Amino acid sequence: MKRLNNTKAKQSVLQCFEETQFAVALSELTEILDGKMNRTTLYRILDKLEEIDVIHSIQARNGKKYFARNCKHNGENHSHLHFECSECGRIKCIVTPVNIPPVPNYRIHSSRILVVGKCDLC
Amino acid sequence: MKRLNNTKAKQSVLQCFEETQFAVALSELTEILDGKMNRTTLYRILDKLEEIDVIHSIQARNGKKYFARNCKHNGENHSHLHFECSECGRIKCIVTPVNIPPVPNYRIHSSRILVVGKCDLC
DNA sequence: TCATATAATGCAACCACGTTGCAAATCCAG
DNA sequence: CTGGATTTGCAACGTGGTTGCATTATATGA
Repeated sequence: MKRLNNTKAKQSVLQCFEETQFAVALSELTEILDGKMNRTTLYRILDKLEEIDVIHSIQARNGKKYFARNCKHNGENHSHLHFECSECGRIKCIVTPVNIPPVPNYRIHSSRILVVGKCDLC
Repeated sequence: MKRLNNTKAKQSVLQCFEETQFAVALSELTEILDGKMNRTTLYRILDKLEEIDVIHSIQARNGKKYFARNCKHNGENHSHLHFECSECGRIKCIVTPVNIPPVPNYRIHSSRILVVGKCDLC
């Protein structure tokens, strides 16, 4: 049967999300974890954590990938959006209901929303 | 002063958008234009066309970049969203009003919406 | 028409991100 | 403890993207 070990490497990755309320850039992760693990391992762990819904990923406008822990109240499809501050570049999850208009002839399963603007700190 | 020449290379790139109602993947562009121009040139042309609002780019869920011509009725900020079909993978612009809820303490300038589902052809 | 400044292109080199195959290490259950 | 599954490291490769520099093309004024 399939096992899923809770290794030191996974712990190290998860720790990176503890100290911030913002999404963490891949470049930050590679920098923080440099020396602690191989980059292939990092990619594999990120994939797995996303697969089992512990984290999710966001693409900023510039195409850079960010990661954030999922909400605790994980009744899944928590309607939420991502806010990217054009001043400081930080990205944050905002839990709020979003109303996507129906599109004729198209069946909608999910949506990804990136909102750009100015955050409360800037 | 700054000039903007309308070269053969730009024409070739723009032609790639003529025959389809869908967004065109970067990989398609490089394939179609292979031999016609250097890839550096392609990237520069795409940048420029986006800069002068002739095209815009979209990131699919897998991070791949797609490009699409802008609407004719270019009164700018045409409220629209992008639809990605999870069956065929094609991406299409949908012109429709979208209502983004206000976020307390955040000033919203623009938004990018990727909707995933099943398209009319699938 | 011609010269010249500016824009466009090609090319080589480089970087970040991501994947794959394989070998070595680690871990867990019986 | 030991065998089998999981995890990790490493090397190699591929795509996407950028930069500096040399070359070519183009528009415009003389």
